[in-house]
Amino acid sequence: MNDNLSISVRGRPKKVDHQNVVEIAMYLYWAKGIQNVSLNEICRKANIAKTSFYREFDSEDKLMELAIKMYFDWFNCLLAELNLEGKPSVEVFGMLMDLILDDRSEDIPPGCMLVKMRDVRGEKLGPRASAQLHLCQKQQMKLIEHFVICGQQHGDFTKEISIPTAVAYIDNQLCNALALMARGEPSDRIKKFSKIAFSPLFIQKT
Amino acid sequence: MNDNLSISVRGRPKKVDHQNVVEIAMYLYWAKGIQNVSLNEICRKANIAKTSFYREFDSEDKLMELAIKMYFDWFNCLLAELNLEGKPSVEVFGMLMDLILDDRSEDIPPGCMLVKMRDVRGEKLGPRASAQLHLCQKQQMKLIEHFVICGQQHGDFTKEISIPTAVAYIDNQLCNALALMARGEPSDRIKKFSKIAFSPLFIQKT
DNA sequence: GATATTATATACCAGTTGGTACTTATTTAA
DNA sequence: TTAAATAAGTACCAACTGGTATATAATATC
Repeated sequence: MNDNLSISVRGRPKKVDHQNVVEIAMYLYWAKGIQNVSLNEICRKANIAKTSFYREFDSEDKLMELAIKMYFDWFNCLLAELNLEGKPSVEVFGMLMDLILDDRSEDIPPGCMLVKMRDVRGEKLGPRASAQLHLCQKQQMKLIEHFVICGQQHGDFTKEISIPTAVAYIDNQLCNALALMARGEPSDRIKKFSKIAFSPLFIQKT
Repeated sequence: MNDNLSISVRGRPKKVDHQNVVEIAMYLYWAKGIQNVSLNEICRKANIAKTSFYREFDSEDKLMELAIKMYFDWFNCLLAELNLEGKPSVEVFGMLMDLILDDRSEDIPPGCMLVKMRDVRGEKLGPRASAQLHLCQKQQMKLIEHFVICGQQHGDFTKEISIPTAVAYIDNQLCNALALMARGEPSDRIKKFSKIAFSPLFIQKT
């Protein structure tokens, strides 16, 4: 992009750090919920003038889109590190739950940014952010579907529930767990719940 | 109270209809979420001046408290009509779910006002509204606990899960269903989910 | 040094919010 | 008729929102 690499640009050098602003926005959206974060606050925290913001980003909507993307990429990195492929269903979804619920060592907000956004949607999200969020959700469902199908082939995932229903159910229960997390519920309690909620899905080998 | 019954009060007669204002507020909070309703809007919709509002109610917090109370009373009336006492567990919680999910004939907003408020809490709710909400939740849990105990005595509710956990789990799943409802999910889909989620709780008599 | 180019900073826009003085209207009692 | 009491209505407050017009500062090229 238009990084600081290109030293020989004509005008006054930039102060705003594109990535840094998106990061700050993401963190604020994540921690406080998108409804409770104003553009002014972001500019204040990022120490840039609003005019500089509008020069760098087209609109608030655009910033939200980028923040969502950044969050999703981060989450997928964590996911990839788990190496879930080939593991039994109980373990796969258990590890997914753990990833979501375990205390994040660094100063990372509780809950999931995307889940928090789901209940906002039309009210504050613009068209670009809305589309990006939709895309992320779709990809997430695809991933869950993959593991459901794998589980069925392995024989440790029930076939009494149709795949679309099972996928949607799992997605919903994950969202539910994240919502509880964001509400401050202790994670061991949430794990108890999810253990009950997931129990009808697995076939335990005796 | 200070109703229009007492004709011989000195000053200019009231225009504001206390109950009507609370009703309007309740409806708006319910339909749009408490975050997205301003006092100005309520006054506009109720066709009263803001000064008149502050004469009648102490604060926005007070109004919210009353709105929550009105909603909870309404919900308990519906609940009482169901006559759940003595019915088998599957039926009790099934009817509860139906009450929550079935299309409300009149122009009643989808979802549950209280559930929508849970995720707001400290951000917009004042101390009185917050306390009232807490009270309602407590009563709701008590009711669920009652039916769990009844079910265990009847022998059609599992004893493998501790009562507090079962109660909290059911409460959470009901909330979850309501959240889905508010998000616009079709009710038959939600019922499918709740059927799966509740299945580990019941002992089916063969 | 002059000029074109780019970014920043100040100050503002109209709109919203919850909340409040102050004026005005309408009633009853003296 | 006048005074007291009560309510409504107007107009405002400061603080905030997303967004912008305009002036200014800092750089590269000529």
